[in-house]
Amino acid sequence: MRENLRFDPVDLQILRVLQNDARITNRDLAAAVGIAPSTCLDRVARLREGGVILGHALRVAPEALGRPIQAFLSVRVQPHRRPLVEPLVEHIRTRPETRALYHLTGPDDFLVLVAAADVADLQRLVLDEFTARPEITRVQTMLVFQEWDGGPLLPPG
Amino acid sequence: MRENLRFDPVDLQILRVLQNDARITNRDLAAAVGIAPSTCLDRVARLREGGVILGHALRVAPEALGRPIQAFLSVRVQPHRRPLVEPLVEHIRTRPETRALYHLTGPDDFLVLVAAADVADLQRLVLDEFTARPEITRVQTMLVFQEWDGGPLLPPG
DNA sequence: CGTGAAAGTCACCTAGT
DNA sequence: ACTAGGTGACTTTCACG
Repeated sequence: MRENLRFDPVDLQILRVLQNDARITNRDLAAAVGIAPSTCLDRVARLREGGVILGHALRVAPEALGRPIQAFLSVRVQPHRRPLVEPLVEHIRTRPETRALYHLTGPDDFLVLVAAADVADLQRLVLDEFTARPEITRVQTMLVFQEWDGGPLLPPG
Repeated sequence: MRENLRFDPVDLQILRVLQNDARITNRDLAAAVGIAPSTCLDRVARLREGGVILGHALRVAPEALGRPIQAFLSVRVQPHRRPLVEPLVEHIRTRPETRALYHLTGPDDFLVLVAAADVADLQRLVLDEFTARPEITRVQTMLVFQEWDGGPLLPPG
């Protein structure tokens, strides 16, 4: 990842289109941004090498997979030291329900997005995998009613 | 999206491999899960039609795009009624800093993941786009130290 | 940095078993 | 489900402005 902080209008357009549909073919992408396919391939490779494009992720529907209940768990850890935190992070990351994990500033230390099969499954997860651990002093559970994605992420200015 | 709640071990393997690398070719995917390419194409199409696979998303690095500061904003809205909430959701979703938005149960109503250029940009966002709105009664800002993805999302059991 | 053409690979469809 | 064949589209490379 180099310090690629130069983006011309073509780069921005590529990022916009690709974030809207990552499965677009290079041909169509080139046509959409108004350059030749080979040039476009080069641009995208450059964005990839530059660390701007990290990869492609599959968007799956948790409810179609039998995990219709999503929740954020706000977790407080004490004492908040490396020897305790690092195994905890690994433990949380490897739960099959965990979708994302964030280390935060604020009253609580971690925020975990989980997808559970039902409310009983969520309760089991909280009780057995979180509050049962001695270093976790508090877990606040917030159910997700609905989620939205933001628009394409672009450079500021 | 039909009620596709039957997944055999091959489906699970496909979901695992695809979530690990969504850009894999159908040939390689077929080889990885041990079936013929034509069969594999059919399986993936079925998962797509069944609403399990929603699409492909580009993974971008906010810091490489000049937005190195990420934060969660926990937002309380009062009164919490549709005529106020729906325009607010649209306003938040269309901010260029917004990466994701969640409507939650709990003391606060919304959680917003944002990516800002610097701390001053974050302050401007909070003050001008959030607390300035009369229906927002409280915004709690939590900086993101670090984030991790969970493993591949699979059916429970 | 951009283009156009050429070569190899792949997705995709259709049958047959 | 797999195999096989066939077509068109696609990625990728390269020599050249």
